Parts: sequence; structure tokens; C-alpha cells
Amino acid sequence: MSTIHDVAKRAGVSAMTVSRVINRSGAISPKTRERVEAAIAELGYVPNTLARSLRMKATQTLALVVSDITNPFFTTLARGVQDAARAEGFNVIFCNTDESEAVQAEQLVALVQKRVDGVLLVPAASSAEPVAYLKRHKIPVVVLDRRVEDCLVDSVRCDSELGAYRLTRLLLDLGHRRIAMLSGPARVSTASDRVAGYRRALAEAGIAIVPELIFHGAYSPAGGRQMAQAALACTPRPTAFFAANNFIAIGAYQQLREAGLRVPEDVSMVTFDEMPLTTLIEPFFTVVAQPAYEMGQRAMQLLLARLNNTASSECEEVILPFELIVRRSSGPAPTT
Amino acid sequence: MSTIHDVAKRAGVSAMTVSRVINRSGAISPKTRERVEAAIAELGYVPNTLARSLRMKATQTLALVVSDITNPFFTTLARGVQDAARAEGFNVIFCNTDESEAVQAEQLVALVQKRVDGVLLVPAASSAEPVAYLKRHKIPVVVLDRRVEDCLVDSVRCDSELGAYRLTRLLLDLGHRRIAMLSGPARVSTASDRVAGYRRALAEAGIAIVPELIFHGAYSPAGGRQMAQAALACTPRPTAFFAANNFIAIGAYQQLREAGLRVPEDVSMVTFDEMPLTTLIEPFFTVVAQPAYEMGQRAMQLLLARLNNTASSECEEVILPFELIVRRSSGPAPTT
DNA sequence: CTGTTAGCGCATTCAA
DNA sequence: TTGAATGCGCTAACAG
Repeated sequence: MSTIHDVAKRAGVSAMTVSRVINRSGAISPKTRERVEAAIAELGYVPNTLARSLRMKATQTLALVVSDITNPFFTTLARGVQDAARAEGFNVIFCNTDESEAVQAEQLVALVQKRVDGVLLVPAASSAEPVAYLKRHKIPVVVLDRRVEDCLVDSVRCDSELGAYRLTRLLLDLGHRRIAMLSGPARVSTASDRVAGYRRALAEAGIAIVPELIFHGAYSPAGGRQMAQAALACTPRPTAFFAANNFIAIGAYQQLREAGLRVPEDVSMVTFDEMPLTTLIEPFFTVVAQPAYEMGQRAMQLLLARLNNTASSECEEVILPFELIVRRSSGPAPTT
Repeated sequence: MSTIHDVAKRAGVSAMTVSRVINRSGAISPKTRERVEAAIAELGYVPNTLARSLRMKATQTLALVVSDITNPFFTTLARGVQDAARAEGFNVIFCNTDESEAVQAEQLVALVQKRVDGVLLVPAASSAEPVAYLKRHKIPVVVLDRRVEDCLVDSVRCDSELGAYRLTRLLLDLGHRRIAMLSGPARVSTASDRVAGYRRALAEAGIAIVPELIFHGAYSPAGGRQMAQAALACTPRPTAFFAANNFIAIGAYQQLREAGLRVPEDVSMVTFDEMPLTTLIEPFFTVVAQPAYEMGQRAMQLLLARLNNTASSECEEVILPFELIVRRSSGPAPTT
């Protein structure tokens, strides 16, 4: 693979001149520029960004750390990140943590080693340590989708507490009184915030909160199944299920069906996050739809602002609006 | 940010010794190792992979280039790639081409600049040039999901022609005679292969091929809508629709519904690729399901074998089996 | 077991 | 407008 020196030799100039031509820095006479460009073309020379990055202390590479790229919410978010990054000439490395703090820690080390210019982090837990780690290494971070304990960082998310409050209110208005809350890992802010919103709505309605009806499990179909199964064992049986995200909803729904229950005739169900293709075919779930693509974009904008030092010195906290979409999965509580 | 020299100074050894400790190369006395490790911890030193990569001519970074990470087929495939890569200590950069050869070309240049160790490519077209480009730069490639014109590369895919043949046979066996083929971009091998399979099945059944019923469009819901609309304008109206992928199926399905047609009562529909969440809630589409996750894994294995030189010198072509799953979207042709 | 020398490919600084 | 020297942080090769 040819280097800048090979090009220089062939064009009969110095490496520095070639560098200037490539980066459009400094002034170059049209003639030599032409010669250099010819040499570049003849050799099929492609600059080595490693060397450049080493020298410049900037890699033009960012990272997006999510729990599972397979979840359409994160996929869409990732696409928003990608598109915004590409527009500015940045590449993006993706990492999945599978909600494991240990895995996340490993990933972050690898990213620091690679000297990525910035990180978009959907934290696996609300501990501030991972963010602090990146900051210690002078790597700008934007926290996405989830909160992190008292810690000054740029962040982009929706108001999970409010969304959950609204969904719960919806169920209450439909006459439901026993509502099972199937939430995510307790250490994840969206999971706890959604529980908080649920509690607030119940409290406000003067309905006793039954701890046995509040579950924490994995943000996965399997987690949803397990929690639904446990919830079904409660007596009296809940008449409504609040799934904290789409994956939980799917698993729970399957479990309900297998138990011979119909949604919404026998039990109602509400959840967070759209299921893109499903919605297009047969809109079914009543959801709080978060603007995933836009979240990714906005987060990337914040990060780029930091990188260009055009950001305000204070950290910014962007709370995007969600949309509550009522569909068939929620119906009136059955009158026993 | 501290360097290997800072660590060396603090530990009272040479940089080389620190390097040896970090990379577990060479023999180090327990004592000095301890001192070095202490210094590393005290300084919070993290090795700079850029410098290492520059020196070693290897980046431990790979790239996956797909058309659209938002398509669950590619998302799942990406996850397979990721998991296999992580197990071997590689990071993966993702790129979307949106089926544009121009965008793809740009992306590949950026990847060569970054000196990625290898590329997994879902080519935007069947031209061999992009693969040749990478090979010229000594970057191993594995072609995924699609074929590339007479070109020796490792590749992993399913047999699209056969899958399409089977799906078409299924429709024929159900009595359909006018089957619209809604395919992808003509330059993409999966699109043309699926048309080929469709033609073979029809020919074998002694049914005339009606060119007006064969469409090429974007592998997107919008493409599906447009093609379905055009197909519905044909007289007599087709009784069955073959969508070449899940996105086309979604769009076409919407268009059919809006035209007041019921699936499968009025028209049948078959397609390629599962729609993960949809399937879990309400299995509906008759599909050829390709093992996306496994395809990603296998491709990564081939690539890693190349990188470790444990691969056979000849290129390997892995054709994975698909599964034909019959569901509700396909039914008997209506007896007019 | 440890250190020295040299260079990976590029861009900044200064000089011409 | 152009070039030479220098160093980014690391490791291979050799020496001791």
C-alpha cells in the first residue's frame, strides 16, 4: 500500500506538498496540484487515517453503545445517529451491552483504546461511573434514552415517568383497578421511572399500590413471559398489563395467549415503543411512542456541538415529546 | 492522557518493558510486572490503539456494509456479525448504503482510509468492482446475502432462486395463475434471482410469463406500495402477490388493504424474510425465512479465517438452507 | 530479563 | 509556494 512519500516521489515534490493537496490546506500552485493529483490517481493512493489520527489526536469515529441493536427502538435510534454522523464525516462503531454493566465497562475500555472522539451511551445502569470514566479520558459523552445519577452530561430522552403516568391513567379511565406492571431491570432508569409514573397515577386515583403486582425483569420477550406468568398467578388476576417496553410486551402477550386470555376482551395491555413493521400491518398495541430516530439525531447534534466547541459550557438536557397512541390492545375492564 | 513513556518513567523501567507487560509478550520478572501494573493503575493509563495499529498494520476493526440496518433481516444479521466479532476481540463499524452504489463507494473509501482489517459486504449491486477495490487494497472481503458477478470471493447467502421457486410453486399449487412479482432493484442479485425462480416455476407449470406482472422497485415499503398499485391496475387483476422481501410485503399489503382487498380471501401474498416481532404476535405471512443471525456468524467466521490465514486458499461459497413457512397470507385462488 | 534504536504514515513548525 | 526536521505513541529487532 503506497504512502504519502510514494506519491511525493512520483510527483517530484515533498510529502508535505502532497499532504497540503489532500487536505486543501495552505496554498498550492495549480501545476503542482495537478501533478500530485495525477500521482495519487496512478498509485491508487488512499491516505492512512491511523497515522493522521495519531498526529491530529482525532479519529473522526464515534461510538454508539446500546443494550441490543436488535430492538427496533434502538435500531431506529441507531439509524438517526448514523445519518447525522455521516453528514459530518464521522463513522460510528456500534456496541451491544445486553444490559450488562460488565460488558459495558469492557466496551468502554475498548473505545477509549481506540480513541473515539465521542460516545453516545444508553447506559446499562444509572450509575454515573461509566460516564465519569469517559470524562476522565476527555471523551465527550451524550447519554441517551436513560438517566444517570446526579451527573452533569448532555442527554436526550423522553419523560418516562410522564409517559407511564399517562398510560396508567388511560387504564384507570377504562375502569381497570388491578394493573400489573411488568418493568425492566431495576437499575435502569426507564424501568424505575415507568414504575414511578405508574405509582403516581394509582396514588392520585386513590388506589392502593399492590407491591405484588410490580415486577422487574429483563427488557426481553423472555422477561415479559416470566413476569406475565407470575402476574397471572396473583389473585384476583390483574385485568390490565403495563409492559415497560415492546420486547416485554411481546413476551407477555404470548404468555397471555397461551393462558387462553384474549387481548383486549379479557385483559388489556399497554406498552412503550412502537414495533415498526407490526404497526404497519396491523396496529394493535396502545403505546407511548418515542421518537427514536429523532432522539438519535439530536444526541448526535449535541455531541457534534461539543466536538466543535460550539456547545454551551453547561450541559444540555433535551426531553423530547412522546405520543400516546390508543389502539386495540386496551379496552374497558371486564365487568366480572 | 498518559502515554507508555509516562508509565515507564513512573515504574522506573523502559517503555519496551511496559509494552511487554501490556501485551504479555516476552518474559518479565514478577517484580517489575507488579511495578508496571501499579503505575498503569495509578495513571489510569489506557494504551493507544491508533499507535499500535499504525505499527502493527492491523486495526482489530471490521466493517459491515448493508443497505439499511433498519430492516430486521439486516439487524439480525448484524447482531450475528457483532457477537462473533466481539468473541474474537474485533470491533465493527456499520455502514448503510441505502442501495446506492455511489454511497457504497464512498463508504468503502472511508473504510480503506481507516485500514479496517476486513469487510463484510452486502453489495448494493452485483458489479464486482467494489470487491475488486477492496482486494486491490489487500482488504479481505466476504460477500453476504447477495451474489457478485463472476468474482472469486468468500460468500454466504441462501439460494434465492430456489426459495422463489418454492414460493411460486406453493401459489401455483393453490390454484393461482396470475401472480404479480414485486421484486427489488434489478441490479441486486437477490431481486433478479427471485424473479428467476418465479419464472422457472411458471415455465415448469406451463404457464405463460406475463412481463407486465413483473416489477422491479425499491426494497422498501414505498417501493412495495408503488408496485402493488401498478399491479392492481393490470387486468385481469392478479390473484397473488410475490413480494421479494419483507419491506416490499409491508408496503404492498397496505396498498392492497387500502384498495379494499382482503388477504388471503381476495388475494394471496408470499414473501422473503421474517418480520420478527410481527411473527411473535400474530404469525401471518407465508415466507421463506433466511437464517439471518447465522449468516452473519458464518460470514464473520470466514472473514476471521482469512485474517488468521487458516482459510483454504480457494474462496468458499456457503449456501445456507432456508425454511419455507406456510401461514395465513396464502390461500386458494378465488374461484371467480 | 531488560533497554536502545528505529520507524509505522502523517501534519505542525519553521525556514527558505 | 515549497521543503526539512520533528514527533504523535507504539512495538519489532536486536543487543546486553
